[in-house]
Amino acid sequence: MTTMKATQERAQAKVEYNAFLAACPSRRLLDRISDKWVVLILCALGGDDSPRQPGAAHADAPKAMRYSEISRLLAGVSQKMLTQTLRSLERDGLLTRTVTPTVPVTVSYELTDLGLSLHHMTRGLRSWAQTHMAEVLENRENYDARTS
Amino acid sequence: MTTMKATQERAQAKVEYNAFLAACPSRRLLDRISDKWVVLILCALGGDDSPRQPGAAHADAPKAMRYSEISRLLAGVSQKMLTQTLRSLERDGLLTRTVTPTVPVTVSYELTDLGLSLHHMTRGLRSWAQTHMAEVLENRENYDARTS
DNA sequence: GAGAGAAACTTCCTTTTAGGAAGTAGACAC
DNA sequence: GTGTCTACTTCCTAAAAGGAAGTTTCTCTC
Repeated sequence: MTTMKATQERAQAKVEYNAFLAACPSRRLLDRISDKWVVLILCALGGDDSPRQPGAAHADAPKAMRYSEISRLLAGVSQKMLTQTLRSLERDGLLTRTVTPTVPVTVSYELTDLGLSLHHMTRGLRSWAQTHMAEVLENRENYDARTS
Repeated sequence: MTTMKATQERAQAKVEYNAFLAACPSRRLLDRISDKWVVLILCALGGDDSPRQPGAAHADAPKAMRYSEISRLLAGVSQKMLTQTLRSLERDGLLTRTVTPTVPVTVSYELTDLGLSLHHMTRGLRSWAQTHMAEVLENRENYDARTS
């Protein structure tokens, strides 16, 4: 009972915010992009999985990949999540899904121009992670040592 | 029983991958970065919350913010998640947490240089979202119309 | 001096989400 | 006709997120 007013204000703010959120799709789109499987799939389809020097000029091959190829490359992903994420990316127009009726059906995925433009951003994230990883790990150790 | 071998291979691959994953912190770091609250907090502390023209030269003010300010700005976040995310960002050395023993204790958060460098990347994501939002929404509508 | 109030958290409980394992289709190879 | 392949779907359990209330320590009011 002590924080009645504060709680009420918080609830009020939430209602206002929810309305704002519903009206602000860019926030929601940002939520969708900030998903680890989305970023990893974009990296995979963008075509650089081996650690490469950032800044080096290399072709951004928007290579098409099969379902099983992606699955193998991002081996940590469950089939369910992979399918789910690929579908939502297709829905958003970031990649195309092509079914070839071969012996066992073949499905290939390829980045669209839109997907490729996003890939450029996520590739920045990726190279940031590679560049600053050591620093972050050191910070973590220091922090843990301080607080243990 | 039909997919015994395939399942075994998958399990095998998973074991190998998990070892790889444990040994490859950049993948894990990428997972951490690809978190919606991380991105939003970085945007907040970077100091541009109003929609601004991307590309316009404006100061990247790494302004310090209080807990309650951030909470208000990202009103959708629960207090628990905010505290949790801020702690982990502090642990990673992306921001500093300063406690000032005023009347009710005041805690302020500020991006470090490392955090600021990541902020530049996430700001790119943000502006991408704002730029291409309309296109994505259109794609979604088309997709839903096609598959309904 | 009893009570309210404020900031920044915790704690507890519920709901949503992700992950893992197994099942499905349909054509072919043996 | 049993096994195998790809690209899924379904089901169930485990982990994470969300919401609401409680906690602490001080100070100001009446």
